[in-house]
Amino acid sequence: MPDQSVDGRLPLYLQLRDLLAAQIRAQKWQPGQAIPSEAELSQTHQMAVGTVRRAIETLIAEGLVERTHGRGTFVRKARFDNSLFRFFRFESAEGQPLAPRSVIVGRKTIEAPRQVAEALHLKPHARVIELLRLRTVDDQPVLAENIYLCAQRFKALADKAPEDFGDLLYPLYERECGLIVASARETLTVETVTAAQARLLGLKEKTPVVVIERIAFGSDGTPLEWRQSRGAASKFRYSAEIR
Amino acid sequence: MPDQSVDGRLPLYLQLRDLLAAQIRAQKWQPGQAIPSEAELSQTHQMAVGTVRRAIETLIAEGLVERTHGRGTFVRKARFDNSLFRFFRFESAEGQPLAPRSVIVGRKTIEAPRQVAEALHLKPHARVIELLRLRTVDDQPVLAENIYLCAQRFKALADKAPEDFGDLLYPLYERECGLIVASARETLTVETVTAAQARLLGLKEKTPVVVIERIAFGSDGTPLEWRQSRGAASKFRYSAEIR
DNA sequence: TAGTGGTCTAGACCACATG
DNA sequence: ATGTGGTCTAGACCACTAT
Repeated sequence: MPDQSVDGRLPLYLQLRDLLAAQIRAQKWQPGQAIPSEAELSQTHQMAVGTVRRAIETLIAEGLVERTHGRGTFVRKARFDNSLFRFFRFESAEGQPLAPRSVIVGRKTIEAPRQVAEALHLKPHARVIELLRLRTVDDQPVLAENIYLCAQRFKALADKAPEDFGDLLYPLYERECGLIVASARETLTVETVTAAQARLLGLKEKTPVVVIERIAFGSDGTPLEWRQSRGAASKFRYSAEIR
Repeated sequence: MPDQSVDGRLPLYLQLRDLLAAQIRAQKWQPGQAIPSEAELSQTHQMAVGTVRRAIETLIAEGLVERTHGRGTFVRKARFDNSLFRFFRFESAEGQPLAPRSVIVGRKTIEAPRQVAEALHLKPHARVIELLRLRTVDDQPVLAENIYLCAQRFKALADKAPEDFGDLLYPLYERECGLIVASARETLTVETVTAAQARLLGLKEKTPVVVIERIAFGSDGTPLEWRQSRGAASKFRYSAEIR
């Protein structure tokens, strides 16, 4: 009986890619665990190892697995919470990167604003948890964040004490709600800071801030979290290669 | 006699990649022209077609060539002048992208500022051409640019009438100076506009602007041009995927 | 030493683009 | 019809990691 979720008209290596991707999303192997070896997969799926290799190379390009030469092929852990900081430069005088800390400064359950409902694919009046969070480096406030989560899916967070959330939210989502953030899309813009945010960040009024708007997606592609992060534009730096 | 510029200790496919990359940089084939077919390369270099494929796939990943199924493998044309506008959103009310126009508003030959000399790998007191350029969309000024070029290499531009430069500089560099821009590195920051720039761009003083600092490299990797472009931060928008 | 991925070969056959 | 790249096979041998 042919496997569901796999299109038989596709090339073999893509069929295997889709199958493995589905199994990874279904948590058949935990992040960090090894998937079967090339030889094993070529046997169980009745295809040449070269074809298996190609499927796995595709998965690597998509960031789902990692390979190490004599060791094996492993499901990649999604751990990119700090990647936000690639847009800002926060380092000690010696150029050492500094570890950011987080404090939750507000939490309430509200009706989803239109923009949030759209981004999270929620019904117009669905309820969401709003978190206000301040991120600090070296005890200096550097980023103010507004975070929105579907109240239904994240109801474990409505009760838990915010002091126990820790510095990183994505591990918390996984621990408390069983939701794993696998990818995200960010959009950067610039605006001038509001009075409330200026107070939080210790900035003068009308200072320009960079706004990073992020939608975080689960491993099945559903939007889980919407957040806006604001930081002083003077601290902002981003580099890109083009060709 | 073994080929220079290729390391015999590397895997075969990487040796071929290096060889082809060197030949492309040396303009053995013009941009847009086809390189030899897989079969031909496998014959002339005495290796299996699978190995040739792998070399070419690497070149594709690096952006040096493009392939189309039944047609062949072609040297990629570097035509990314407009890519600067990927950081800004300039479109008509209907969402149509608008074609930018350029005006050279200043040109002089000066001693290279320290930062420019460093970026272009010039001696501390080398002379450079400084161009001031205004880019407009729909007759509205949107970007003010300071452009620096090594006076020696670009001396054809010191005399030519700036009205004849046209809207795009990189084709001009190629036509007048035989220099081809193949890649670039950009760094984005935010600052408040100076009085002179505010006048040029039609902005109020102290408006926040996004600064795009670009070093453009030739096909052999030498830095050719250094430029700073400034545009109103309110028009700035940039998106990125992360995982 | 056993098991893994990394390189390489020498084919076959298919799908696409062009004259 | 010809020539191109795209898929797939079934091996061989090498290099790295672990025990």
